[in-house]
Amino acid sequence: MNEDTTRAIEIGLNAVIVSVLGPAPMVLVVGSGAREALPFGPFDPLRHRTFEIGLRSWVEAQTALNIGHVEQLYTFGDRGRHSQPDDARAHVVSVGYLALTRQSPESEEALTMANANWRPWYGYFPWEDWRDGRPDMLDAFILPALEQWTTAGGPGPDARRGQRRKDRLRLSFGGDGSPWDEERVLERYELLYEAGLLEEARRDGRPCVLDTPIALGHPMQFDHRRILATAISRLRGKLKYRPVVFELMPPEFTLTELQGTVEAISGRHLHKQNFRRLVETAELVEPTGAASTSTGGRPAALFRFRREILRERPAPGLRVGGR
Amino acid sequence: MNEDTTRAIEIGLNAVIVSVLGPAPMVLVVGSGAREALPFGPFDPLRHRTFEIGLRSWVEAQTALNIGHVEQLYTFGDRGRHSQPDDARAHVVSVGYLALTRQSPESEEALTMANANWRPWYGYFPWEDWRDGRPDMLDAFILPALEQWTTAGGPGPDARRGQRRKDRLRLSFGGDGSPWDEERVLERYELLYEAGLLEEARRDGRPCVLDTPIALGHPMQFDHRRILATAISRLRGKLKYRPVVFELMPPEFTLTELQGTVEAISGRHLHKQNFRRLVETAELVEPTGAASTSTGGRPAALFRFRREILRERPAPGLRVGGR
DNA sequence: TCAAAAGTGTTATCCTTACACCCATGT
DNA sequence: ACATGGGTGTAAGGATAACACTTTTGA
Repeated sequence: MNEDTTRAIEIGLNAVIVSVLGPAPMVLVVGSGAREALPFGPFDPLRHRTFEIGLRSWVEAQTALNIGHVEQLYTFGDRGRHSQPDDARAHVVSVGYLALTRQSPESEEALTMANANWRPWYGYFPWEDWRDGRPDMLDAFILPALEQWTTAGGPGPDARRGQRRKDRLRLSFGGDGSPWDEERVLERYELLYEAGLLEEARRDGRPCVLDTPIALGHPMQFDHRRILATAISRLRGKLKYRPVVFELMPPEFTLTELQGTVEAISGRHLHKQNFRRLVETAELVEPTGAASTSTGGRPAALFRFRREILRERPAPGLRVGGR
Repeated sequence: MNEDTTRAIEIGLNAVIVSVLGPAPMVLVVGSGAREALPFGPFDPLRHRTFEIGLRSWVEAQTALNIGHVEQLYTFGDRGRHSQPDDARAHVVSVGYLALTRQSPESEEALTMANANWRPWYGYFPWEDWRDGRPDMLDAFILPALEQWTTAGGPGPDARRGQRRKDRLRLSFGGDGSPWDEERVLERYELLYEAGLLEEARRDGRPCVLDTPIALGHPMQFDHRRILATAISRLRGKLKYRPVVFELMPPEFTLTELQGTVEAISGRHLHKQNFRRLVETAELVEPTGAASTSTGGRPAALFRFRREILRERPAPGLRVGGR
């Protein structure tokens, strides 16, 4: 129980690097087409004392991005599931990280050199964007296919399994009294994977419930879309109790821009007045005095993040409600 | 950015195995005295497909415990800080796990064989137990020593550092308008470590602010007390949105026993009526019909966990309030 | 003057917190 | 009868969610 013999394994760091551009939350990917993957870097314990230092080191060297908030997501040691069956990297353990940043013109060249690109994250998870209401694809494709998955096998010995699937479906995708919870991105992804509705599932040799297979959203290499799902879940949750949005904002911004960024991440439309009151009573921002050159209507007052709040309040986040 | 070269490292799994006995939350440790450590097991990717399977395998084999809920805490890759300076295991990455279980007479023998023992976790964190009110040691030793730490260096160039320390102190230990947040176990531990008030800090060669050094709480080997702090933080938080308490309860229990377990973990005293209403409106339990042979007063009704709730509600936890 | 976006005041509702009191049993 | 712990009803306060309306600019 206290022995020290362990087997040699390799450690890799996967980074979900997020920024928001206008209304689109973006993630940095390398490669293109069906070969898109999250940026990946080795961890060398001799050169870097901690994972986070190692991560910052190679990310900043290769992308010229200024990484703000960084947090560990999860460590994946899976063989088999969510990876190629005969994966040469089977003994690579990957530690997933979430990093928040802002796009800067200076980093453009470095990104091109590294064959890295910003991609809207809802390209990978189109069913997660509820800003313009419930996505049509849910009722048109996803839910029917998942219903079919819960009843596959029919009555008899498979009935209990079907009931469990129905329960999981209701909890993760809502309906039947259960609400849609925007934080359950990972659970929804895993359900879709198990039902064989994702390209990753087909690739891993899993059966599909449908006669004419559909592949939802843009796929990624290895289990990277799952790591991205983990990151979105975590970020959507964290928004509510830590002021992490500001890592994605420029130094000065209007309240509408701030709301737009929160909406981009949470995938929900927010109630304007309530959002403003929330920001105000939380004392998260202060006016700079200046106003933005209006983009159409009345000019908006500019605000900046009140860093002092970090020292004043215990959990300063934006517990955004609905609509 | 997409290269595959990684350095060979070893992976170990550290388990924080928790149970509650009467009013005492317990953690399983191996060794004794200043050499106490968390149970540790190697991860062999050839034998086990995932970390969790590997963990369950060696824990159940060696302790004969039935492990219920298991969750990954954090992956530590640190060299230096929080570990021996010339640590022979410098290239061991340890993945921390939290596991919940109940003590069973059958596992006693296996535990003895493995030199493992249940220890009350507040022995390692005496300042975290607020069930009988604010612990005296906070005002008697801890806060004065930490105040001194914030002013060490006096005015001048060290003043800004002192201000940052003051802010961290207020946020993690409360006071000055900030409340005590029982979930900030890890932050408090790290502050005490940095101030040199823990045996682990002395061992790592860190200076102490006090002339007569004090060492708070019982120490552990390596950075294991830090991992335990992570586990307590996580568990105290999780209690509020997932019905994990029941993993620590026998199949039938009284509401007072349930409250006692929640109090043991959260380290707070709870308001009886409100706790009961909370449990009732959350529909987390159902009466068995039987009553316990009273331990003094009126016999208490026995309840069991309503497993169905897992399928009914999205986030069935006990969002316990104060007092 | 009209479109477009900024910005505000007020109310209904629920959830949290706290109060104080009654009940059933063993000694 | 009384000590001990089990069990309950109800009201005050605060946070949340929703309502509709006014203001300032550019075209």
